Amino acid sequence: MNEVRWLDDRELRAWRSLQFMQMRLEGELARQLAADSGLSYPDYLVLVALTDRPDGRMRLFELAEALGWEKSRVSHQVARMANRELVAKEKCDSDRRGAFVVITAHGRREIAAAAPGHVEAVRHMFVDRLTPDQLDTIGDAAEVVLAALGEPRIP
Amino acid sequence: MNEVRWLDDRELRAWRSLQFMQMRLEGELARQLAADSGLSYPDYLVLVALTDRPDGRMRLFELAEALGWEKSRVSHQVARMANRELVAKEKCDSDRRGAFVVITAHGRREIAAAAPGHVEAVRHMFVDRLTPDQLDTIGDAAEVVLAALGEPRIP
DNA sequence: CTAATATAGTTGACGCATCATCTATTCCGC
DNA sequence: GCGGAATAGATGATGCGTCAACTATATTAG
Repeated sequence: MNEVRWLDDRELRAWRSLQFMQMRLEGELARQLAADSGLSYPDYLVLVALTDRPDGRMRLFELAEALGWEKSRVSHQVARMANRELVAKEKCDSDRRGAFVVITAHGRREIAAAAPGHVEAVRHMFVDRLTPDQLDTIGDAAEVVLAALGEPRIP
Repeated sequence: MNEVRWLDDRELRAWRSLQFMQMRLEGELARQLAADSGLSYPDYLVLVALTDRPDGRMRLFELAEALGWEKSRVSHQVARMANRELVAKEKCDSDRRGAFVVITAHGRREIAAAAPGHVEAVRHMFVDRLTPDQLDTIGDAAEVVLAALGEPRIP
């Protein structure tokens, strides 16, 4: 049984400040969305994914993959959104286990109204605060970490 | 009313990959903690904050400040943890509105058992994947963003 | 073809996080 | 001192997210 390699100052600062930043950003974005529209942040992400498709329609498992969510989370979220008529569910003929989610006209109006304010907030709080080099380093680092997460443990 | 300045590729990649990474990391860390101990990630953070104090005791509002949580979140979390005897609540004599949270012996055993595995996971998934330069850039960027969040809107 | 297995999605329970609201106490200006 | 404002914390409702268990359909091995 080995010694624990605790984090040094540099490591701790990077880790803690990143965690803290992320918590604050998500909180502010959620608050801004709730104030300026009737959408939660998860609602927003689902509608963005759907509007990326020409027909505004996706299978639930595609949505799960696109957002990196668990299937059960998608199911619950879509059910809540369907109750509010932001999306509709449709049966799938080619695979009778499956279902489609389709954005409704109401959903399109909501996302169109919410998007500018959201992007502005992301700019104001995050993107415009950093240099292009910082943005690239962050993109690189995140992709490295994500690639490593795909690997099995014990490399 | 101005045009919306949408995000370009660099900005979108940094923002999306960071969001995605954070979601995956938090999920994995929570899963690892739940598997290797009886603690949730919020439990863990509270116990870490308490063990930073020599007497393992904090006012609720201090905990809120240290963790960047809302007071109501702290109140709910501490109540759940007190039910499980990870912490205890004590009245405060000098300010009769207030209360202390104190880590219990059981809480100390749990955090001592959970910490090595958690740190190991943070290393394996995040810290050890990045160069010192990347860690510094991330630390700098996060601090810039956090400082900006403190400012009032409309700069 | 059939049996085992894998995949798509649902459901209920539970912990987590926020909001709005509430009580109790302390602080501060006058 | 006193009255209003700020602060500490609790509480209930609601949406969010995970897990475990479940149904139903599709795929694949033999």
